[in-house]
Amino acid sequence: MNTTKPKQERSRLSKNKILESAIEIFAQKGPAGTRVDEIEAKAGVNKQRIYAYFGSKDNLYRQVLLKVYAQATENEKLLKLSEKNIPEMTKTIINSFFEFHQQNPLFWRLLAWENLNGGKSLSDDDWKTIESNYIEHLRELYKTGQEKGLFDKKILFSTYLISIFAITFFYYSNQLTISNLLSLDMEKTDFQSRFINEVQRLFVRATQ
Amino acid sequence: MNTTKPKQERSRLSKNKILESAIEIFAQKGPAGTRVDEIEAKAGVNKQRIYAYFGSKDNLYRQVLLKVYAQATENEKLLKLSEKNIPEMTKTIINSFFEFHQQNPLFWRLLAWENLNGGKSLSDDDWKTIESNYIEHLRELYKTGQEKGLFDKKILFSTYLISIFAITFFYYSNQLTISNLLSLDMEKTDFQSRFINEVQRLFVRATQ
DNA sequence: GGAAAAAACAACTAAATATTTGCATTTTAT
DNA sequence: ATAAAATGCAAATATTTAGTTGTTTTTTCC
Repeated sequence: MNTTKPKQERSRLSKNKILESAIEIFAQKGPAGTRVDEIEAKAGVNKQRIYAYFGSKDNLYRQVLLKVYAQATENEKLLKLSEKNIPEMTKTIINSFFEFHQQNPLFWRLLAWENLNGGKSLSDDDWKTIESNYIEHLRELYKTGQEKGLFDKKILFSTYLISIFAITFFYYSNQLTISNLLSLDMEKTDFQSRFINEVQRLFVRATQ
Repeated sequence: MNTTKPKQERSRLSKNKILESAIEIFAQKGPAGTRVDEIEAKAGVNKQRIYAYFGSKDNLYRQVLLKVYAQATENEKLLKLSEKNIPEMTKTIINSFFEFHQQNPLFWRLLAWENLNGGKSLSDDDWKTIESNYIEHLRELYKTGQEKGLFDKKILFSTYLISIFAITFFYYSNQLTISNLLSLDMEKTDFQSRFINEVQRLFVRATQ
């Protein structure tokens, strides 16, 4: 694999096209199901380029995860929240997560593949480079909220956050099976917005 | 593939050993990652038997899903709930789901693979054979609870149930990535029992 | 315009893997 | 005990697929 700095802008573009195509295909088919030839076709480059820039299919997958995780751990809107927003912060978080999944429909898939893979695709060092900008900020706000009596003191921040993660993630990740099981259409925006509202209501009442 | 009734009990046993082994390996590696040779080795039968009894790897996977889904949609404890149990039913459901995942650690994996696969492994007819015994029962109880003023009338049963499904499923399915992200050990029974308690508290307060 | 870099083309290698086949052996039901 | 059924054994086939290689063409930048 070529690790030296590229001398031409063009190579950066090709590398990027490969990575973008890889994100889509890995998300769709998973690491085991993905064919390098398919990435080649989608990226419109020669297979040789993939090996020149990424070395192996495994490393390409790793780069895909690093890129997508990095995107997911940024969140302008949540970072902007301040003490005065504590009363409505639960609603804001829930909205923000639903919105994120809507705008990044591949995210839950990549995360799901990775959990199934036992997380072996990323090293400990890789994980260290993935640091969430917003989580510690929310933790502080939650703590302040608890001190002010706005949040239930008996519910840990981690319980609170994991639960919201869970519901927003699951709504997309298990839509197919749940729709079948409960005979309803979770894709409908009607259903979805009602669901979001009720989840907000549920959490607001539960934690205050 | 041989579809006629077996003439000897032995064949039923072999078929079962294959299916049980297949459940574990498909859950672990997923449909694309599973090797027929590995099932052969684990079941301790000849590969020929797999093709004789199941025809193809794809159909074997289908049979795995049908069996596991059928197991999951039975729940004695929840079916036994009656009107007088409505006040504590939320706690019972949450406990029951956590317990199920603990006792069936492969379940979330098979479900996750299947959602990622777009559910294409099962036909509509297959889905018709999978009917949940307990869901309609819970729906009735929830409705009665709402009428009696024990549950929030503004929260749909589907929202309530999906949310509980979500949290219990996610706790296991995303344990790895969340533990890394929030720097905590979700496998510890201490953490887990505290989490369960707080989720119960959260839902009880939220819905009543 | 020309050298260096980037990329395409196209065929190839090597390994993995689903599926098949023919035959020998063991087990079971009657 | 014996024929039928079930299974084991072992090799073969055919396909898929990650990764490679040598050569030619195109693009970029000075």
